[in-house]
Amino acid sequence: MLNKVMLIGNLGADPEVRYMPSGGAVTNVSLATTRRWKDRQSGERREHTEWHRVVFFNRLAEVAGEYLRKGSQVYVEGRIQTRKWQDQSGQDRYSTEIIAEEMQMLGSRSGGTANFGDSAQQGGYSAPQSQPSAAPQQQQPSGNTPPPASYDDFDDDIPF
Amino acid sequence: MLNKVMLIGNLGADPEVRYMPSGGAVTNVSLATTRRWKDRQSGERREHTEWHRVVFFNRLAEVAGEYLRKGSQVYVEGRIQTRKWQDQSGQDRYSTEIIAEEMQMLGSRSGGTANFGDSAQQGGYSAPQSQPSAAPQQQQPSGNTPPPASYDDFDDDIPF
Amino acid sequence: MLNKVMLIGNLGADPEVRYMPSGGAVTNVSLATTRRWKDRQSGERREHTEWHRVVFFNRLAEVAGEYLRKGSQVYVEGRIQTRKWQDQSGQDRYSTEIIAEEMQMLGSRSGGTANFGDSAQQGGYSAPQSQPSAAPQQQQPSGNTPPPASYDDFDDDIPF
Amino acid sequence: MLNKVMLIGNLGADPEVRYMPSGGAVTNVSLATTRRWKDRQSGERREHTEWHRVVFFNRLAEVAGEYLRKGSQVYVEGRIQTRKWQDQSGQDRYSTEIIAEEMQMLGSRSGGTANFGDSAQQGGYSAPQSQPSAAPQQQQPSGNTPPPASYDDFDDDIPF
DNA sequence: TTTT
DNA sequence: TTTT
Repeated sequence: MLNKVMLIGNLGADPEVRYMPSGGAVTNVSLATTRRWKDRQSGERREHTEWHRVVFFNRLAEVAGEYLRKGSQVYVEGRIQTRKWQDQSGQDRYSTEIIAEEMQMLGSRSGGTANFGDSAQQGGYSAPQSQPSAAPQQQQPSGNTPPPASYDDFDDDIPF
Repeated sequence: MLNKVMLIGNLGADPEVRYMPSGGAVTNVSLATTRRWKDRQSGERREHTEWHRVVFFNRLAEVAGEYLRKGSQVYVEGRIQTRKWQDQSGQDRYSTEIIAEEMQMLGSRSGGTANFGDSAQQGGYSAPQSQPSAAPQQQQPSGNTPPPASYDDFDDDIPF
Repeated sequence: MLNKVMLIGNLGADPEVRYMPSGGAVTNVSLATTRRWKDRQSGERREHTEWHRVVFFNRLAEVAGEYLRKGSQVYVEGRIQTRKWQDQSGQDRYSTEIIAEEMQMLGSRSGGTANFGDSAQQGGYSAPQSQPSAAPQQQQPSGNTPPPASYDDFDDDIPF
Repeated sequence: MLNKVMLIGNLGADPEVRYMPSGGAVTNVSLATTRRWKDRQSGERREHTEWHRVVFFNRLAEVAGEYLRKGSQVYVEGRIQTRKWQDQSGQDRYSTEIIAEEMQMLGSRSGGTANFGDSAQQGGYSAPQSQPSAAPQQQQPSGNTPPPASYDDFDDDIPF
C-alpha cells in the first residue's frame, strides 16, 4: 500500500515547536500550495490556495523549527493521516494532517540558513530540553480548532 | 507549487456515482491504505489503516464507476483539497478529499474487467444521463457526515 | 535536492540475485512500463513499452529475489543513477539504473507468496551465504551489455 | 503502469532550445541532483551528484528556454525514456532521458522572472520561428555523446 | 468499510 | 523480456 504526499509550498507563519514527554520535538507548519488554471468556459484565469497542516517529528522537527520561517519555500514528502478529536460539545471531529517524512528547503542560495530577523522572537527554535514542556497535553481544544495531538507514543518506527 | 498525492490501496465499498447538473459524473470512493511497522520500543508489529475519500470527475469518474468494486486494488494520483461545509447546528466543518487526476487498476489478471456480481445492484455503473439526477443538491447534511459537494462548476480545467 | 522515481510495471524475467563481498544481496530486475496514448494527428491508439533496470540491495534484494517472478506486477520507488563502465574497446559507456528504495508487490490475491514453479531453478532465491559468491567481479563485460556493478562498498546509508 | 520521475535540482548550463520540423520547440537541460549521506562504516559525510538529461517539448520547452538559466533551481516531473542511437562505428548506444511533463521554477521571490544577464547571448530564448531550424537533423553524432533526437513526430499526446 |  |  502506498500513501504518499509531495508538496512544494510556502509557510503561512513561523513553525510551532513543541515537545513530547519523551523529549522528542513536534513541529507544526501551515503550508500553502496554489493551483492556477484557466477556466474552460469563460477562459479567465483562476487560482485556489490550499492550506496543509504539516507535522514533523523528532530530528526533522528540530530542523524544521530551526530553519523554516514564515514565507519559506519548502518541499515536503510524507503521508496523509486523519486524526479524530472531540470538540467542546463532545462531538467527534476530524483533522487531516501531513506527517512529514522528508523535507528540503528550497531557493536559498545561502544553503538553507534560516532568517533570524523579525520573526525570531515569536517563533524561534529552542534546543530540545531534558525537561520537556507539557504544553501539548495542557491545551484546551477550542471550539473549531483541533488541539495539538499528544502523540505520546510517536516513534521513529521501522517499516517491515 | 506542488500538491500531489499518490495512493495504492483497496476500496472499502463499491464506488458511488452521481451526476452534476452539467451531466458530468462524480464518483466517490473510500480507499484504505495500511501501514505496517515494527515498534522500536517493544519490537512488536503494529499496523494502522488510513481511509481516504477519493473523488473522480467526468471521464475518470465514469471509468472508476464502471471498473472499480469493493476490494479493488487501485493506484490513484491526485491532489489534496479541503472542503468546508456546515453541520446542522451551523458550525463550520471541514472534509479533506483527494481529487483524482490519474487512476490505474492493479493486479487484475482478467484485464481490469469489473465484477458485476452481488454488488452490482447497489453500486453499478450507469451511463451519463441527459437528465442528470439532482441527488447531490437534495441530500441533507447529517450531523457528522459531510454532504456530497455540489461541484456545480467543476470542469476539466487547463493549468497555465 | 530530489531524485525520485516511481514505477508500476511487470517483470520481463525472473530476478537475478547476486551477493556482494560483504554478503549483502544485490537483485537485478527488468521492469516494463507501457504508455498508451491516442495520436493527435491520426487519432489512432499507440503504445510504447519502456524497460527499466531496477537494482535492489540488502534486505530489499532478498525480498525481491524471493517474491518477485517473471510477470509479477510491482511498485518500485527509488532514485535514478547512471553508472559508467568500459566496453571491450575501452570506450566509456553509461548505464542508467533505478536504485530501489521501496517495493510493493501488487495484485496478488494470495498475499504476495512467490511462485516456486517452473522458474525456480534458474532464478530462485538463495539465502545469504557466509561464503559470498564472487560472481560480480568475475564476469566479463560483453561488448554491448553493462557488467554487473561491483558495488563493493554499497551500504545502507544514512541521509543527513 | 506508472513511469514517474520527480526531480528538484539545479541547471548545470543554460538550456538549449531547438525546433522540430513542425515548429514545436525542444529544450534540453542538464540538471544536477546531489545526494548526501553519512557512511555507516566510517561515519564520514559523503555526497554524490547525479546529472539528468531533461527534455521539454512544445509550450513547456518555450517556458523552460525563456525562464531557466544556469544555476536555476527547478522542479521537474516527467517520465524516463531510453533512446537508442548509433555511434560512429555503428554500434548501438543508449541514452536515458527524462521527458518533462510538468515544471516549476523554485526559489524566485520575483515570481519566476528569468535573468537576462551574462548568459543571454549563448543560451537565450528565441520565439518559435515559422522557418524552423533544421539543426537537430544536421548534427553529427560525436563519438561519445548522443545526438539530439529528431523527434519528428513528437506531439502533445493524449493518454487513454 | 478494504486488503495482506 | 512483461503486462493489458
